[in-house]
Amino acid sequence: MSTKKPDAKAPRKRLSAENREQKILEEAISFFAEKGFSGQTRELASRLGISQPLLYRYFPTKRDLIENVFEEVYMNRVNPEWLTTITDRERCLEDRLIEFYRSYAEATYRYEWIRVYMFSALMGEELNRRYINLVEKELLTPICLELRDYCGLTRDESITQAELDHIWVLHGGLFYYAIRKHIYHGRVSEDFSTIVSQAVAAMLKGTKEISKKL
Amino acid sequence: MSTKKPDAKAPRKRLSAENREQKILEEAISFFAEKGFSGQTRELASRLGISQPLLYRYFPTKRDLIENVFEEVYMNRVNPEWLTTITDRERCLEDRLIEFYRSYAEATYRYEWIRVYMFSALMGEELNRRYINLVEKELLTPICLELRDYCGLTRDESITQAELDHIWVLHGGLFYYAIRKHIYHGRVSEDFSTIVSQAVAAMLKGTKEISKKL
DNA sequence: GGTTTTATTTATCATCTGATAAACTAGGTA
DNA sequence: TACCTAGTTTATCAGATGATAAATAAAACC
Repeated sequence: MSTKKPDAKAPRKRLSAENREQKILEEAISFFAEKGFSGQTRELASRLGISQPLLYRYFPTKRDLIENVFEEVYMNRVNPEWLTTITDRERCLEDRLIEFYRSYAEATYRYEWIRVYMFSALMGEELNRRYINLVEKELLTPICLELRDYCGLTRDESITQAELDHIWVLHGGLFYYAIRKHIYHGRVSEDFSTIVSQAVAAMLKGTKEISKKL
Repeated sequence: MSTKKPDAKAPRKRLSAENREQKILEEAISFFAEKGFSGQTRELASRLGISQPLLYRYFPTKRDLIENVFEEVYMNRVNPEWLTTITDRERCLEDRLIEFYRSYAEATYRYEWIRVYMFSALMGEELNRRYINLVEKELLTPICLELRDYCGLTRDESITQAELDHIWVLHGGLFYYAIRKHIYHGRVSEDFSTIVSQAVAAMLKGTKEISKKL
């Protein structure tokens, strides 16, 4: 079933360097997402229907290939529109957050992304920590500021770690949906939109409620 | 720095089979938690200050050792008191959930546990899925039932996936704290207790609020 | 059509890695 | 003290694995 030759004679195809590199990278993402980065070059080559040394023509080392996978997965993942959505005070915060999380999920809650992300995090990759800092600075801190406004607070101090941690519970809770789906392979409802609406609505109303006491 | 002999002559120690096996298992948990299960037996042995073949006297194969790590980490982790706490209607639900999550976190939000858990999940280990099912059945479903009561709903139908998914957002959101701490190595506030109180309080009040509309 | 270019393969290396067998020795026992 | 048991090490194997060099052949060029 998975033999390289559907026919006795494999009509060996040649691709341009550019196309081949592209194909290798694509398959590498899918392969490493499934197997982790200790997956072997021979198996990757076999999936591509090419010989193992050919990989080394396009990527000098395995680590090199892996770093290209990281780049492909991590880069261009922070959509500048998200900040616009979050901070648009013409709309109510609930709608903004719902729209943001639906869009964020569409961009990142994918099998390849989630798994490469988690594998790289477990490896202690620097890129992962940079991404976390980016999320905290560019997305969660703005959300915290909007949340203060929503709760009627008018502090001038900068956002505290405690405030960030509170919004991380929502952020992580939604992200956990993707973990359950793509890493645990557990039962999840297909209707993620509704999960977002309810989680966001509950968080906002609940947070406003408890902020009265402070 | 990492030479096996602090002195020229290593005063080779002998332990009873029982003690040695125990030591190996302990170090294996710590080692695999850090490196993942593709970590090599030679390095593990080196950390233990023993020769690599000695591992095989106590654990016939590497897979065998790994399965013992799983067992040690996954087993006896579901405290029957948790269900008691959750379902004790003498107390208000907020207090119950706060107590439960503090206790749950103490038992599972540990470096070794979190990382072994995530590595095994990424490997697609059966044990992981069984654990998830256990959590859903023994903890989250009861919480959902209490939540219905809290919101003044008196349905008789069994808990829906949507209800589970809603409580998974809280559960996962809190778990994500441990992921941020032990996998991302990100900044987290040390005061997890407060995070729990606020997240639980906000979830309850918010959920009650939105349940009115349904 | 013949020549050049370059994508691709075959053959192979050096090292790593899980695992085995035999030799060794610390500590208990007669 | 001599012996025996069993915990431990040394030596080693076989297959896996990242990587390299030379050979091959499909496409491009003149």
